[in-house]
Amino acid sequence: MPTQTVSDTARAAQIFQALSDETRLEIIAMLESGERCVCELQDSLDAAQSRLSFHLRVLKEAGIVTDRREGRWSYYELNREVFDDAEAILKDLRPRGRRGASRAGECCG
Amino acid sequence: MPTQTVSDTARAAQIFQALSDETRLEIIAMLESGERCVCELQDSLDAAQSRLSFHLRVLKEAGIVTDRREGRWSYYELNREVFDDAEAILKDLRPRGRRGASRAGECCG
DNA sequence: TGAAAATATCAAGGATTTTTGATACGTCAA
DNA sequence: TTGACGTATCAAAAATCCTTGATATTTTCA
Repeated sequence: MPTQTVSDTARAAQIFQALSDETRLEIIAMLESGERCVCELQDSLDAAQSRLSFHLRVLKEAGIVTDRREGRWSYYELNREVFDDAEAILKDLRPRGRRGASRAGECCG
Repeated sequence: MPTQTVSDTARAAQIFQALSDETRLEIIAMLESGERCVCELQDSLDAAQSRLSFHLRVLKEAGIVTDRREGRWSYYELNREVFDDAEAILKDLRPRGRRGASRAGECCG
């Protein structure tokens, strides 16, 4: 079995936290159609360079993007796997069974 | 057309932000099988009462749970719709087209 | 009526995240 | 080589989020 460094819950929280910022969601939107270099992102988003760099790092640390350096340019790309993970996590959080399955009366009696 | 109070991006960020905390994810896990009263949540999670109350409020404000009062008890329940929304948002963020569609060379020329 | 229970709210403090401006680093081209 | 460029990193300030303990509110029960 794989060593479980962080709990599934912690991993889920990390992914959602990375997705919880508007600037980062905009970055993701720009990467949807493929790899982009930082300078392009900078042009479209009007974000200070270090700010953009910060958000790209958050995304990278959460595994949402990968990066690649080519000469003096850096290219960022979405990591498909993490989207599968996120979808699975969401499915897991989803309410099960019939709507409004009441537990009233089973507690605090 | 509906008045768009907040952008879709802002709404997405709000949902993900609500999901970005381990305590809240645990609360959601406990609600998966149906409605629960606050006292039950409090027993299972070992969270101070006001802490639990705070997190329930965040979840409620993000539309992830609904609440219902009955006598002196409050019951919280997951809101299915928001999970559909979240799934749709994720689908939207997902990378499109073929893997590694490179844009290298199209910028920074 | 009065006390106790269940929950919400509030204010203060601590912790974490985000922004900003400065600086450092590798790469390229003159 | 030297200088400009693209990007990352750092430190400090600002903003936001979370926790804690105190208090308020509503409801129930003796």
